[in-house]
Amino acid sequence: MILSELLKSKRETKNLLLREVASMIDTDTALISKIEKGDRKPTREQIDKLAIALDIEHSKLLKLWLSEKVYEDVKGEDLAIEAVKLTLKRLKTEQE
Amino acid sequence: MILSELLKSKRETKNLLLREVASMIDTDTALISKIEKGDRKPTREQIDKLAIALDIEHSKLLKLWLSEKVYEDVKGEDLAIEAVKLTLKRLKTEQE
DNA sequence: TAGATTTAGACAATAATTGACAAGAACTAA
DNA sequence: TTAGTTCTTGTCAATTATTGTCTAAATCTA
Repeated sequence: MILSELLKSKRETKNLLLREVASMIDTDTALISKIEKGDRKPTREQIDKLAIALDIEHSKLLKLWLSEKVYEDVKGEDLAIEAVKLTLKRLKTEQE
Repeated sequence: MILSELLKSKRETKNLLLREVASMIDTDTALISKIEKGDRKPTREQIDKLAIALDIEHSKLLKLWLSEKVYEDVKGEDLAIEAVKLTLKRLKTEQE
């Protein structure tokens, strides 16, 4: 599940209007709409607030958000998978 | 091996001066110096030119470059590894 | 249709990145 | 040492990307 889809489905499950979520995030409906359509990426602060507003596990949302940042960096590249694997190796190494 | 290190060691192996590499990349020595110290990230175009100038396999350099972009996105995050793994899964899935 | 919700477009404000310059630091050779 | 060369650092304007907000149009609902 993609971030935007999760946000939209969660909002609908909770029967919230864009305007209600927007006010909790301190922005307007247009921005929330765009986020739900994937036209805009939420900022990290917005992720924090969205997790609360929509009652989503924060780490789940943050992971999705980070993952999509990564995805945007490499999508369409022939070397995408290899590059990501390399990063993973690096992260694992420095974890020790 | 990190991108900046590779670039510097390759240049030294080939006994090139910063000014020589700089001219091949169409920039000045300051920028090359910063790139070799990791203070600046090369642009994609610069990666292309650096591969030629330093006689490095282009895909190797590009992979490192992409990998470091990814790394910058997630470094320091508790969820870094998990997020990258998730991206990898997504990339593999859409590859099919 | 009227009223509400959602979406799309545009644009200024803000932030991030880049290239370039100049001056200083480090090194080398005589 | 000193002169000449190479490398590094700091700064800053220019470019580019991102963000928030406004307005109006589209879509939905009763």
